[in-house]
Amino acid sequence: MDTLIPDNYPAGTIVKIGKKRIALDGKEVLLLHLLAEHKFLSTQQVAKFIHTPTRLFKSSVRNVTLRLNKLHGMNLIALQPGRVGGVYHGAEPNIWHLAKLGHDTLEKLRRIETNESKKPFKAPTFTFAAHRMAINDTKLILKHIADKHEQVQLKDAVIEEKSWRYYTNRAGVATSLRPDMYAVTTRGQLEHHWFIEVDCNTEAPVRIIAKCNMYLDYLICTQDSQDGWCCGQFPAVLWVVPTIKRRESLKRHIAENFPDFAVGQPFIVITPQELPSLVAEGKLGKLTEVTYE
DNA sequence: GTTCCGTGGATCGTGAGCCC
DNA sequence: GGGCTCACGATCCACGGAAC
Repeated sequence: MDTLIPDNYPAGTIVKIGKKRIALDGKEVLLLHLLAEHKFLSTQQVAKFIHTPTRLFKSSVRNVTLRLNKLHGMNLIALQPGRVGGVYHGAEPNIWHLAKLGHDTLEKLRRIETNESKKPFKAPTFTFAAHRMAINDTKLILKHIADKHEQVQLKDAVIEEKSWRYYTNRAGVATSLRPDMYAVTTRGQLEHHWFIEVDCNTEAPVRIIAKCNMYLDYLICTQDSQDGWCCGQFPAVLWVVPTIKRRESLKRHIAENFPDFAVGQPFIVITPQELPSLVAEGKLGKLTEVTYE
């Protein structure tokens, strides 16, 4: 299930897990799917996925808070431990993830729909939770841009395994390209394909450059003489970085290592505040605060 | 009439930052 | 070091409107 929220929520359902009888309405099933796909979500992030511009965001937050607490009480979801109190200003947000019972419930529903065998439950590891949440935030910004701008549509936004590409590299070795996210947006008649890497200022520049080389390798190896680059469209490789300082650093390293490429072709380095103007207007460098009120 | 949902306002719990 | 203020997210309560 993709989290570009469908107009028709999944239907409510009753699932039996062992001796437990679990009754869920459509929105609660949707919340479980959201957490299954995104692994870690704060209450605010869940609200942003559910939020529509026709209501107040504060109301969306209250709504999902009630439902998340209900699911928590049913042991379907769990909170990341040790999050009470924060290292920044004020209390840190609740970080939710799917519990084993929630996983089993979704698996049961999936088996009913597809007859596929059950996937085992993997307990979440919190090592990469911050990076995962940053990826989720980027996806939310794309959703928000599409909500705010009539001329923009978010046609696709997939993360993790769904965004990975398998190909044969220039050395003839079968390999894979693993972006953080792959998205397709449209602006009027224009369609844009994005490979997105969300940077948390934790990777050494040399690793960024190595990743850029992988993208070049992939683009060259998948170039089709009739269709052009992969997907028939020239994709941009978007590095979303947390600060302007980091942006300038990565841009400098990329320019030094790939002097033959013009700025933004195919590597673009931006902060999240620049994403709206890039996607909605095709402009680089314009800062826009993403607000939900 | 009852229930559900959205809303506004107030309050609580927490750590960071500032000042003495 | 201790107290105070501030910022922030979460939560509670009451109210009104729509749907059943």
